[in-house]
Amino acid sequence: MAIALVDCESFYASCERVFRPDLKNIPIVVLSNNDGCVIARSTEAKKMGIAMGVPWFKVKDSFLKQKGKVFSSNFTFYGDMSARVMNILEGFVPKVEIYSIDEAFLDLDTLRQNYNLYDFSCHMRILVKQWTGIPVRIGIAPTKTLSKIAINEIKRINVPTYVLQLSNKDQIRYALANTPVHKVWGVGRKLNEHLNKAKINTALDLAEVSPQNIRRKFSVVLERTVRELRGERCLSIEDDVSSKKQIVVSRSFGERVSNLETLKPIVSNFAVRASEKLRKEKQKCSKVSVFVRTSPFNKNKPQHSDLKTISLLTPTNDTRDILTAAKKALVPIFRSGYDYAKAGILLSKFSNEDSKQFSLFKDPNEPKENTEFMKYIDYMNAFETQIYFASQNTKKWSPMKQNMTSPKYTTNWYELPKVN
DNA sequence: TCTGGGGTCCTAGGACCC
DNA sequence: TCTGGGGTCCTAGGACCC
Repeated sequence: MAIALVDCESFYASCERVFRPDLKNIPIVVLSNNDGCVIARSTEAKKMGIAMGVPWFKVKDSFLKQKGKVFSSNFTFYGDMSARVMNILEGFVPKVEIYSIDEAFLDLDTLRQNYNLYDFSCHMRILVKQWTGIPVRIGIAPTKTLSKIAINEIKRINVPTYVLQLSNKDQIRYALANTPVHKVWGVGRKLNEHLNKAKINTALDLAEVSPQNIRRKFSVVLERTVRELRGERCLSIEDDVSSKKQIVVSRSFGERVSNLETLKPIVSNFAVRASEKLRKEKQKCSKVSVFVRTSPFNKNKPQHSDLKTISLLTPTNDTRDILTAAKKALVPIFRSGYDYAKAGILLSKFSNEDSKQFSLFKDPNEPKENTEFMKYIDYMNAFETQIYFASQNTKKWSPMKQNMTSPKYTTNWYELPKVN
């Protein structure tokens, strides 16, 4: 019984390095939208003490002074590199759960019995590196939660170890004893506080509490974690790509927005983008929510945040319906006199695109949905946006700052790497 | 001056039913 | 004066994840 967790090392930073061999051994950080926070650091940058999620302006000067290299995020590129890595893994193991852009769980039970899992994983690691340039670590253990522990151990041991297998009780016990409880998968800030109060400080402490007690004092979620730490499999590998349950498009603004007329086209852009995603998922939604908020960091300015949800009479994925609903939700939550820093749209309550639910009370003035029409628009906009809705802001997608993006090396003809 | 974006799951409590 | 009990469904919000 074994699960492997494949984890790409400093994924975004490693991607940036693939086509820039000159950046070998150079500290790299990748920033969030608006170049706001540090969201990825190379090993060298971590050693410099750059924390995950730290605001860029706080570390900028010292990082650049030490010859660090900085990038704005280039998700098109990272997404493509991720797909390449996952593809290779799927070639090795029949059952793979792509858990995030840089992590995948592999069900090693689907392999032949006589495989040596450690050697097999080393082999996989070498080929992923050779074929994509991305370094990965692999943790092998009886459950998902323990495979996460294995990855943490690889990071903690801090000698060039890339594959770690936790198979017998002693190895597992040793690893658990070395893991602080807040590093356990599923234990966040709040739970950590409560657990510490109960004198549970390491993963081993947590594993030794009876699951029934944990369920009574905390929750079923944490009970599952405890069982998983004890080697009992509670979380299975989900390799069927189940459809999404909600779609969110939201952004912080590069400059604060304080009037409704500026905000409307921005929210319209979010709505258009969210509708595209929804059609790509082959789903329809019957709830459209819009939210706005000021900056929570700006303590001396008045704060406001609100969300409004519009329920639709019939499910839709027509951009025009969603635009109408978005406007209906935005107007009542907007208040003048506030400097808004972020807004977004959230689509939910999905149903299958093919099923039709008619409403007895459908407003005859509601725009008629027209799937063919939307298909043409999607087709024409596939390569580059050419058709806009009147309420959109066509100049800029959203008022966002981003100045240090690398080329889309692998997905755009005009940005392919050049060899001189 | 400057602080990300996109998800999932669970639970408590309200509305409603008989 | 005294005003039930048991159930379902939905939603908002919290906690967590990368």
